[in-house]
Amino acid sequence: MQTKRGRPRNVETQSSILSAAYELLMDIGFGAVTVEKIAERAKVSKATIYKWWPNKAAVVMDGFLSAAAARLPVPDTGTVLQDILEHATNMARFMLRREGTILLEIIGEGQVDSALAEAFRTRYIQPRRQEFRDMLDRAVQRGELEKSLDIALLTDLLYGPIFYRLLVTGDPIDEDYVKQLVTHVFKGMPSKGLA
Amino acid sequence: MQTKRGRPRNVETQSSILSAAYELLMDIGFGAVTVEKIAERAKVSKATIYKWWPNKAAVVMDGFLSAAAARLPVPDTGTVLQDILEHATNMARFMLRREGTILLEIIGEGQVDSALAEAFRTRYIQPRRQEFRDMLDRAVQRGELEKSLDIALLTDLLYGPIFYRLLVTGDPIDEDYVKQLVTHVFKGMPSKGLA
Amino acid sequence: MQTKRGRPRNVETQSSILSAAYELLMDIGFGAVTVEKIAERAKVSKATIYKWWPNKAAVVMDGFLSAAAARLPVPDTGTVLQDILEHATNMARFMLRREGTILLEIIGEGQVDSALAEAFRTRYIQPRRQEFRDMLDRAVQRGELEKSLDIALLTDLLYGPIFYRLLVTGDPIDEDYVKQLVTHVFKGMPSKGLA
Amino acid sequence: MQTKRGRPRNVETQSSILSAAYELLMDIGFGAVTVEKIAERAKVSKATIYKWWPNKAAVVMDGFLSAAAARLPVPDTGTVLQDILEHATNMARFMLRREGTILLEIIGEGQVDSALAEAFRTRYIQPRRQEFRDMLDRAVQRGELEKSLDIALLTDLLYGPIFYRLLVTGDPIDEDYVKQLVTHVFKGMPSKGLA
DNA sequence: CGATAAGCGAGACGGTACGTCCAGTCTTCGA
DNA sequence: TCGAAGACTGGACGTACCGTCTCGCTTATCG
Repeated sequence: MQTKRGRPRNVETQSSILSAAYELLMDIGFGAVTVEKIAERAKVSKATIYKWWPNKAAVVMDGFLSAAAARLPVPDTGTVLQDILEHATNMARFMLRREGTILLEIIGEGQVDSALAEAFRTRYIQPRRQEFRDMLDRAVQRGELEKSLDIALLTDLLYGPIFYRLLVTGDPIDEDYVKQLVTHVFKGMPSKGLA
Repeated sequence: MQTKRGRPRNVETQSSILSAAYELLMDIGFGAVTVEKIAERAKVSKATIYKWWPNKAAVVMDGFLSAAAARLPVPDTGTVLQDILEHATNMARFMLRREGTILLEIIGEGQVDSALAEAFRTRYIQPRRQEFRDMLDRAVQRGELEKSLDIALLTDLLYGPIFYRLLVTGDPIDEDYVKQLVTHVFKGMPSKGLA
Repeated sequence: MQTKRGRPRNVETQSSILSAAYELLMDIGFGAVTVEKIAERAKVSKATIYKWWPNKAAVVMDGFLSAAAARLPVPDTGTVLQDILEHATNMARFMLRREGTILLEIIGEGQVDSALAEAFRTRYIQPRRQEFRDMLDRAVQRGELEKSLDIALLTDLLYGPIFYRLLVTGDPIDEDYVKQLVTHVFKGMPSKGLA
Repeated sequence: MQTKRGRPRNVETQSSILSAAYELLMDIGFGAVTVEKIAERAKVSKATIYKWWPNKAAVVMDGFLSAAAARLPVPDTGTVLQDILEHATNMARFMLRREGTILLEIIGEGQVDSALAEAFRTRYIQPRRQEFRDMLDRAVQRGELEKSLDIALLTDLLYGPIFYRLLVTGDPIDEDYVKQLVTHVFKGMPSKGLA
């Protein structure tokens, strides 16, 4: 068995690249970030970046995802509807902050870079949807919701309009809109304890 | 009133630029289109392109929009629900074709180029939404739908999930999904003659 | 015999082009003058300019030459040497002013545009040299200088170093230098009345 | 002490750029040389050229100067006057060849590009003048010329008229003219052994 | 007096080069 | 063997000007 030869990898290198990417993202936006700027800020060689990531989009996305800020708290008020509303409101609020804009830019880039899109879905979108599904599942287990619900569809109906406004129409999203949305989607739903 | 002075614009110039842009878009995709390539194919000077459009994205979008193909037939089956379903199915089908991909790429670019986003909304998104609203309005006038409906919200609920899947999750969209969506959104709706 | 048909040339047009060219020349320098700017300032169409001059350099040179400022007074002190000295000093002084710089730029452009060079020689250089020759001729007639002098060579010896410094070495030219020059060139010269 | 880091400059790159520039200069003349053409001929990226030179004029001048051809042999016949005459004749001959034309074009460009002018003076003009001065200095040391001579002025008197004719009047320069010039400038000069 | 011939302004257009910017790749040295 | 420094390619970007060209209008002279 062969021992590790040569100079060992500097653990800090990776993380300094990621934070540099994240900071730049926040400072100047996705479109203006360049690999060279990341390298410079991270005090790292461009080649090193390309050694670990296939292209610019990948590092930048990684940088973004590695910043914990991208995660939302999972509400647990005891009532599904309340949980859902709070969750949706949190998300909408988040999307309107700087981080949300970045998210949208990454999604935008994903329309042209399918590898990025794929990675972003696996690493960000799916986990977020899963959190939401888990919330609903818990409600089902608590008996607040019927088992027969098409959770995927409900998720689309909740997230869909929000992202649609953000990405496509540019219409504003305020708390009222979110409330309306949640009400409309979940109101007639076969559940117990919801008037 | 002032008559047109100066050498008149050669009508073919503009249109040949637009069709060149459109053809390239179809052939090689948004990301690979180049102003230089457009100029070459349209047998036009690059400078002429930049005289009428501020940047690549603008010409390309214009080229796309000017191709009539981007328009969907407005269904008129006599029943709202049927009309809606048909419309939504048409749209979904359209979005899965080459033209739809291009549309998504333009939306993607719009996340970084706000002028583009704005223009695209005004010239494409809003008219399309208007067509849909008109359809619902006609149903209201026919007495098929109640006046009290929040049409904007309903539109979001229909379009939203479709674009969400296309732009964000990448989940497939088939006729079943569209039917489910339409059913869910419009089923419990206060209307007459809908079971 | 055919009389002039058609609309007669507007005399002001020509001259406004020339003064516009001259003003621009003074304001922004030869390199920065463009036909479009001239047209704009002269409130004239670009095509009109190209109707009367073959290219940019030609108008600009014309503009410069038509401004009377480019002419030096011919001194007449009564003594050749004094006249020469004054003339040379005047010229040196002139060349160090804005107009001189322009002159140098035109000469510079002439290295690449032989039509310009030719025109400039005929219309500016030769007349100036002629003035100088005339001055010496008058001195010959007055008996101050010998007939046998090679006037062309003397002219080269006087003008040459000055233009050489201006165009080539960039060395400064002050009154002392000019005096030295004149002294050296004309001192040992077979003349009467010169110590 | 810091060793050179990073990938070392490919020596061939620089030199192939310079020779490409020189060849083009000879083939098509200063005005027609293009950075793109240089890049193409040198099989080098345009960006590489702009990395090492600020603009077209700079590369081209460098290309010219790096071609050893621009240097004249320093004559050493034993007699000053003879040396001077030979030197001046050499120079005049050189200036009438292709290389001379290029030199004039560079000087011309220098009228508008002062950085170029400055560089050209430092790297070409001054060294050439120094060679001439050295020649005269040697003559002074040999006792052929008096120490009191104003060498700078003499240089101007010799070079000046030649460049004046080349750059300004366009008058022809033949061996006779050069001989006349040398004779006139150096004839009455306080020297020993010159009739 | 109407036809005919310029003169001219406005401005579209082709063409060509400019200089800049970035993504990626590659090469060498030092740790 | 890792990684920093940094040279280099390739290719698009958007800009600037040149010179040419078409219009339509105006101003004259000629038949």
